[in-house]
Amino acid sequence: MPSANAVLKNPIETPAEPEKRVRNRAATEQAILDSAKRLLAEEGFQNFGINAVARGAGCDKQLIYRYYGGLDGLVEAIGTDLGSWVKDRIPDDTGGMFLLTYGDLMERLALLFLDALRADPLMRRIVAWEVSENTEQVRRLSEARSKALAGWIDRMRGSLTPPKGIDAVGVNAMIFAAIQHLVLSATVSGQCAGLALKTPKDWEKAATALKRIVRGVYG
Amino acid sequence: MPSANAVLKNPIETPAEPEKRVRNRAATEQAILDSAKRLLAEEGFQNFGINAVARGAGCDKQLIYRYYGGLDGLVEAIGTDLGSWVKDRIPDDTGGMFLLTYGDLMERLALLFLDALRADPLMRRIVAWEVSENTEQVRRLSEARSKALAGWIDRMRGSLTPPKGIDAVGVNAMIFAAIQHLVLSATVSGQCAGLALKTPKDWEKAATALKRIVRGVYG
DNA sequence: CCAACCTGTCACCAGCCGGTGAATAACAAG
DNA sequence: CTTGTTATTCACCGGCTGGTGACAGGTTGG
Repeated sequence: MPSANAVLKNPIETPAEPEKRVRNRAATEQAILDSAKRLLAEEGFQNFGINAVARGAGCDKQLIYRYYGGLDGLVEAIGTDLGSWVKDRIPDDTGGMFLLTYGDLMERLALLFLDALRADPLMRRIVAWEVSENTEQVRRLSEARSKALAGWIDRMRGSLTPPKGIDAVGVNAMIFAAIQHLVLSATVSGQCAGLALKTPKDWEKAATALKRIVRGVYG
Repeated sequence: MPSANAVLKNPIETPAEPEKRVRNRAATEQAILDSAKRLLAEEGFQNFGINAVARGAGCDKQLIYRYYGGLDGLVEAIGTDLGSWVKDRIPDDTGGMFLLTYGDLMERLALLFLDALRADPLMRRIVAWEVSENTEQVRRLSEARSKALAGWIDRMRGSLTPPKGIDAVGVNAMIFAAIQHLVLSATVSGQCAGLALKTPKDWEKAATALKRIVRGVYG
């Protein structure tokens, strides 16, 4: 029965034209990286795996091992991108405002960060990942993210210094923590601790509350 | 070869005494529920599944289907427990303090919640789960949690009302969001946005910052 | 004693996962 | 045309997952 094999190989009908995939390593690497970012942003870290990334990139998973040394390397590559990612998404200037006081600065930083996080699914997923798992993968990603963020804040800070007698590190950690959890919770459930977060108006109220908190501390 | 079967059934040696498992449905149900809570608290929601729970409970997974109707029902049972869970872990009284102002109240609530969350791995995992996934399971769990929490706050509030002109819902959402993210981040990485959160002294600083924020808004 | 019921166990399924060794197809140089 | 290199795919493995049907073993009631 030599014909049986042939049937398995190609079941008559249209020759199927296997898409004439070009041989281009750089493009493939990019496709893999894009697939990984897209998958992570859209589906979250739960179903994030070698097989899914390969499927999304339309190539064999073997290539991920070859080009990135496995999922870990791929995640690291995502982390490397994160620096520029932040720079692209959050304005680096003062937006034409004069930031006279530390309070002015922190209010602006808080609002910018809030909007940036709301607009960036990938970053949100990474933040959620960070508080859910403690693997080497996540730790590296987390480090890259916090570094990028710290750099941004430092660039914006200029020569402004916090008021004396206030533990700015502690207070700012609280403020950024609040923003992150607020946005994550809103993304998942449309609300946070009883505060609705769906309409633009809802978000205005949140922004107002945020400003109130910043100003309450820094004046 | 009828002996081969017998060998597979019992390889001679000690009769092994299969532990004389008692037949007690109530106890088994409890064992399953305990296993589920323990597993969720210790391992997180990532590896939380029927097989793992059954292994932890030392029984067959079939019983989880029988008694709880599957994982969903089991999660729901955890949620049902959550009300009493909260009551057991967070003091319901004022701790002998007189809460004169709304600011007094919120400061106390914030600090109590911070400590309670720090001390409760299960609750932390649930919070992390809430911001990571949006399935029916998690939604129900989340609802149970927020209800228990809202009830607690309401009991503590008594007749105190927030100052006029302040959106207490918004501000409080921020405060509780900050606490939750701070504790989650600390649990995973020992820090949050550059603020170290390991030693008791670190946590004192965090508490001070938290108080400063609350007082900044509510006086 | 037998029958019905309840608790618990076991064996098995299909499906997906991460991971690996070998084959294949396109291209470049000789 | 041949040879070698590189990009890409394929076939397969063991292991784990959720899910189900059949069966064994006590317990109860007639």
